[in-house]
Amino acid sequence: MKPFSFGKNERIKEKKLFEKLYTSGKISFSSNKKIKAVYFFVEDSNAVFPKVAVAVSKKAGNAFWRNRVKRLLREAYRLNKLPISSFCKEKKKRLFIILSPFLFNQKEHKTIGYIDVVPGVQEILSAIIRNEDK
RNA sequence: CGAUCAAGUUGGGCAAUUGCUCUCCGCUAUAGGCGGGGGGAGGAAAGUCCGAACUCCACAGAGCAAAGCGCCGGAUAACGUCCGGGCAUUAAUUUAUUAAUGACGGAAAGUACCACAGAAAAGAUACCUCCCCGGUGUAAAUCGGAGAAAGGGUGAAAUGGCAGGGUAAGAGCCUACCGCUCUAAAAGUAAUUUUAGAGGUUCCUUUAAAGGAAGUGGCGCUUUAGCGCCAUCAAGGCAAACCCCACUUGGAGAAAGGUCAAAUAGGAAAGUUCCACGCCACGGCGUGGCGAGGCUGCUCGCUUUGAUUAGCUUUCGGGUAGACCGAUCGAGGGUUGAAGUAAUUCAACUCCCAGACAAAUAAUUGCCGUGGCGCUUUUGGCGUCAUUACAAAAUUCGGCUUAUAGACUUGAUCGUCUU
RNA sequence: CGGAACGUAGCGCAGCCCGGUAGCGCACUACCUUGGGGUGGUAGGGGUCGCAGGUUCAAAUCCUGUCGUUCCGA
Repeated sequence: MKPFSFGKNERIKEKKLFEKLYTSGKISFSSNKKIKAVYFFVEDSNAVFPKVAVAVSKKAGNAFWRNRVKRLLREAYRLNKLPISSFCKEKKKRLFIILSPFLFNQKEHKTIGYIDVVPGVQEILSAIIRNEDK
């Protein structure tokens, strides 16, 4: 596995998994309330890498803006996933995450860049590790 | 030269690293794996407003309903689109041209509506007024009768306009010009245009957009004179009110539709009910072996039992999850030539150019280009800042509509400077 | 991807079909009633009818375009 890849088997694609996450997952926010994450852990010694999805509400903006947010969130995860994947490897757990923007829409942030997103994602990923480690 | 507005064109390029997606080749050997080559958003991909392709369902034929469309001709697979022509409106000036815009058939087929004001809002009218006759009165005026609708007034709109004649006052009552209708000829495929000709009378009846008589004009018959037929100027607006006429349209949509098909439940069919042999009235019965249970510490032995509105096995059909197809080579793009005023069409050569499905085009950086500002300042060079708008395929095409930074082109308006 | 409805006063709605006056309830303001408040009564203010264009003498109403909101279909 390459260190910065983000292929199809690292994403959540099954509808049932989404339902399970939204009904029984834990929720955490970044400190500026811009980004929300829904996640839970499963004991599994075979598949060690986490699975991630990105979801944007239809009310946040138009199609162009939503696509842009999804790409930036994916990029942020891709470049910052090393600590969390190694954590999963140690604990022999499988992690599922859904990343979403929260209190973050097109009207207030018409043009957004990579820098607007990265700190929130880093913060959330480290928070997930901290909470599970306790 | 600058600013603003409107319309149109364009919607930066090359490279590196890390990633994503499709595809081809190779390796591993079947998994969303590894390596290499190649492709990878737009002018609107948007809104989903029209028209088609494609798919399934329905369908003898005709009509009605409903919806849409509407000057004429052409283009097209088709269109509410495009091109050309006509007409109308508006603007500008050159006053007959240019530009822009136009849901641009029918209001003498019928029904409805037209607030307020006004006599009257559409077959019937008369407030002020004009005029004549008669009565009263010195007169002003007023009453009764008859005529008129020119002028005033109301209104968005008042029953063709305008000028002259005419008259008691008026009136297409008469005349000229304009308008309108009809007929004929010419130009044009047609819409339409041009030219020529004709058409404005009086009276009567009557719940009345009618009818009759006379007159005038034309045509035909015929015998000078008559007979017959046709015409003899109003029709307010509104059809983006109902409607009439002409034309078009079967319905649903890729969540269309097709192929393969797990598990569970249910449906249909066949086989089987521990095995072998024998008997049989075909339901079973007997003997031996086999499995399971019981008696027992174990073996032998004895004994019970081997399920029938059911179970098991196999097959079939429908079909869910899921997978695959539909799916990207097409009314396709580019270049050149030909036809046509043009939309567009034809021919030759050439190219292959996204195909996902919780949904791929991203992040970071460099150079060039472009634009602004400053310095230097003839071409130019240097520094610095920005590289930004709108907005991302989802079956595919043809249009329409709307959104758009900067640059470029054209036009209009305003301002400044020079001549 | 396909389909439907709604935008009118601070809030909730009527008026639109069939065009001429924008109205109702709550809220708001003033006054009366009360010793004061509430209740009750009287009077009043407040609306570019989402936006733009068109038809018409006249548009919230008819037509076209556009913006926004909400809902439905696996």
